[in-house]
Amino acid sequence: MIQKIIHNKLIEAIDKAVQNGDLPHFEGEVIHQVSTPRHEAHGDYASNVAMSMAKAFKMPPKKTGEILKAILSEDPLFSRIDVAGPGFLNFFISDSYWQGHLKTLISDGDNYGRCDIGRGISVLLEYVSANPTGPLHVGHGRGAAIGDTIRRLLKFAGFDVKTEYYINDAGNQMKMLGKSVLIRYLNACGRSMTFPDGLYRGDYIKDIALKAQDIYGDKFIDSSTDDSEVITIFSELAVNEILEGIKADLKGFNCAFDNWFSEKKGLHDTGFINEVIEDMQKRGLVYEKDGALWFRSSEWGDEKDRVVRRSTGENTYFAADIAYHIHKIKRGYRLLIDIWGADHHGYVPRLKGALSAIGLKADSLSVLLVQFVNLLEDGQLKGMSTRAGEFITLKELIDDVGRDAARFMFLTKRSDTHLDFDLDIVKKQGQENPVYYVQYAHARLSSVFKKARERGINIDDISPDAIDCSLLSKGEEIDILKALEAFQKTIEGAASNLEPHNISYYLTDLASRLHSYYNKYRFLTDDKDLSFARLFLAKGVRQVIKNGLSILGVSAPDNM
RNA sequence: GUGCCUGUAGCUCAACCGGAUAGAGCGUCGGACUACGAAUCCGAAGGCUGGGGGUUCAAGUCCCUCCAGGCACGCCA
Repeated sequence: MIQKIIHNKLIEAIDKAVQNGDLPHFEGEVIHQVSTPRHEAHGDYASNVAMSMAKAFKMPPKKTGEILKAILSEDPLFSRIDVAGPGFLNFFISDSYWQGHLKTLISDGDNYGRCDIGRGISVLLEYVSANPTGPLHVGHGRGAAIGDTIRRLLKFAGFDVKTEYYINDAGNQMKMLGKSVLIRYLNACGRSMTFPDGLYRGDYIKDIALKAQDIYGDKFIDSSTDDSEVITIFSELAVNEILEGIKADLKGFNCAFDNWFSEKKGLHDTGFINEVIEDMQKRGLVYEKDGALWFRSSEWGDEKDRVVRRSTGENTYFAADIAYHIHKIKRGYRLLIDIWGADHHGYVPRLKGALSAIGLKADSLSVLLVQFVNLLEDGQLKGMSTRAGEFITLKELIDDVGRDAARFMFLTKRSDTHLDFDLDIVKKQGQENPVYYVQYAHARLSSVFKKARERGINIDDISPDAIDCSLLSKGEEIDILKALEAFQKTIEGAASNLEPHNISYYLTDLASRLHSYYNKYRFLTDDKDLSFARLFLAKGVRQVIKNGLSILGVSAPDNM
């Protein structure tokens, strides 16, 4: 990557200057950044080394800059170096570097942009994990798109990633779910029942009730709505039905999961939660008060202490959550990433506190909070309450706007900002959605290659050695080559900061350069060598768009 | 009341962990198809980065303080 090359050359130049006596000996590391300036006049890259090291060198930044410039100017990598502004070193890279990089890109192909910042570290990425009490809605879709993209991104960046869905199939909500279905079932059997507040009243409950009727006939027609055994039967049926739907929806949204972890089977039935609580007792991390067991979370960064076992003897959800994360670590994962709805943000300090208390490193868990989606229709805010049954499901959304458009839409915003998803705009102006803009660039290039083949040129049959990339010397061509090189940095940045939206922005920018170029120049010209070179450039662009879209889980069509 | 997130062009959002003159898309206005796909391109207008203070060579970015919106504050899950 070019930034690293510049960095290394700068370090060498400083060493050389110190040896020459032009710069004084100094203690410590060279601290600086190689950044890309906003303005072209400031070069391709800039370093602030002369300013950040001004104290160490005991020298005005401009003077340091001139010394380093004199040394580095001999290097053919740079076509020009300026000392500018308060002391920036502005580097202008020779065209030949960019032109040469295109061949690297093409030979890397689908692997172009891969890096190894993950160094094979095992990561467990948990995402969606919506309660199995109803179908996934639009809000879950955002978490799903972000989570799955992070999965692809981290794999691309060298992490060993597994994904998991945590099924909250224990606790009070299961009773409520079972009861909701039971009442609808009794209704369907002809008994007139009132439907109490607080239960799940969506239409999908009625569908499950009909299914129950298919299976059991009127076997439970005389059941009381307080019969816990019957409620359990109905809740298990409901969870299975709902979970099947969730799995199908996620698959249809291109989201892959390696494991579906049942809270009930994995933590409760095995007694693992109790083991964890006992362990915490042994370590003196919990105490008894008012008949309940409290974790000393206030000593670990939380506002106050929290109950892990109620006076009734039941474990809290918090206890299950602690146990679950310990379970993940025990399975051998070094890094845990959770993607949560932002409404759970209050849980982050207490869960991290619990893990620290047990002796895990604080940074072994990172929680990515995804803010709510405001769904707008006819300019009106639509509610998304599962309980009230008023929501647009993820499936409906995908059927409406398409998988690619929905995913891309979710991935154009930073996850911690509120997102307005205006159905009217996405539906009506579907063709102006940025995803089409990027996909169109891909399809257009595929079309160019098809045209070229009709004229007897198959770019894949031509050896890269036969292509003279120095013919790509127009300003727009160099700019595109630079953008292609920057893909690597984009991937690294997006992966290390867990910010997949940067890839969407990058792709939109690259597509924009391509479209602009396309309208101004021709790939197929009368000059054979020039045509080859430009087709090679086109091939590079198409490859990067394809690689980028593939990380977003969006298709790269050859025609549309 | 306490804590967390957010506040950037008319709207939706960027800005590479502090860099130089804050950028895109949509929308508005005006242009470009007898040549590789007009789902495209070119141009114009649009800003005291919510207000005020501070930190330093340098602040949309860090600190303090107000203002506004969202969310969370249970022996619920």
